[in-house]
Amino acid sequence: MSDRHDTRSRIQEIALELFIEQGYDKTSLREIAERLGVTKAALYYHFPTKDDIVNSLVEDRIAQLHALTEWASSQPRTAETRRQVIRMYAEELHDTKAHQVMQFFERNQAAIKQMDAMKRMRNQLTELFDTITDPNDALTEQLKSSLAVFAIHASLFVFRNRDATPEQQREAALTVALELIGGD
Amino acid sequence: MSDRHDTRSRIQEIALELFIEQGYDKTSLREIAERLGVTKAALYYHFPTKDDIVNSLVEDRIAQLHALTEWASSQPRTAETRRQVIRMYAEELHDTKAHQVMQFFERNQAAIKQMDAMKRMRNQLTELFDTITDPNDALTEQLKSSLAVFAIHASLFVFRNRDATPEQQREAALTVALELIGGD
DNA sequence: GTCTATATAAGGATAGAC
DNA sequence: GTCTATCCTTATATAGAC
Repeated sequence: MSDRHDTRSRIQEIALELFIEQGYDKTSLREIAERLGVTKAALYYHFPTKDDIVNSLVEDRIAQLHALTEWASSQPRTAETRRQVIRMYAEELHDTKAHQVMQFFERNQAAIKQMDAMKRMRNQLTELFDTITDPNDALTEQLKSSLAVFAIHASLFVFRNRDATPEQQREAALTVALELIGGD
Repeated sequence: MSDRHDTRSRIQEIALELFIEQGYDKTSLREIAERLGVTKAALYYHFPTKDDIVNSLVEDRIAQLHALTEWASSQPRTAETRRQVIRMYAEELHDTKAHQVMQFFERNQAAIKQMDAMKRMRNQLTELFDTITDPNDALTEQLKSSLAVFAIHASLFVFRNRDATPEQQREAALTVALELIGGD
């Protein structure tokens, strides 16, 4: 297990934060280096290019989604399996890092469209979606399955300025998501 | 009524397209000018800064959302009003330009976060949301109201690679949205 | 593993002629 | 309304010392 505060990890942390707040393109390596207290050149020891920082960020999340997809595929295609996938997906998003990575993707779609990391993330999400949707279902049912996942994400920004606690928000999101996925 | 193909309008068209495909920051004024067949300097006659292109793009859409919000506010706060707002919102998104502008916002959230256009769009969307949600409702109901709007947007990318026609997709999205807004 | 120094390119923006 | 020419700033990335 590597030290969580070695330089490489801290570059990832700082970069992710800035990419979310200011956007990928507006965040320069100089700025990342400054926050870290090193020079630009030091970054290049850890990452060959700026894009590689993104690639490294996405690795864990892709692997996590891949594992969830594999599990779903190994289960019988029942309503209960779909419900379980939603529960696990929501559970994973409690983790700050996973949550941040998804936010990064949401907010920088156009900026990273051409990058390899984006293609891989897209493919992985499509695969996961395919485990909880049935091509033979009505379009409305297919859309609802996708919205179930959106519901989990949406809870993160829909409830701004509300006095509900994060736990209540998550619970509401999960309730709605399970309702959308159907099969109760 | 101004000529739809004067230079100013064409700058807006080309810029919007490129901003969606490559991202706001990765699209240079040189590139826009080249596609248009003029020089960079010519653009500065029509728009003082790059940001102003975005501002101009957003004007129409903000006004449209503002009008919808005003209408909603003038109606009784009933379920039928909410349903009608969703229908009108969906109807507006059939228009290519409105659709493109929303796509631009979705894909460039981080890139334009600090810009005035983003703040105004956010505020306007919040105001509209407030007309179809009730703070006294359960969190789940509030979330569903928001998801109703998402459903309209989602239909644009959820149904990739399906053999449903755009009309069928729109119809399915509207059905789901109306279901989510409730009050039937 | 981090530094200084620098190469190289591209960006947004302006001045002033036509 | 569009051009040429140019300014100024910043960016990614590299070379080579320590």
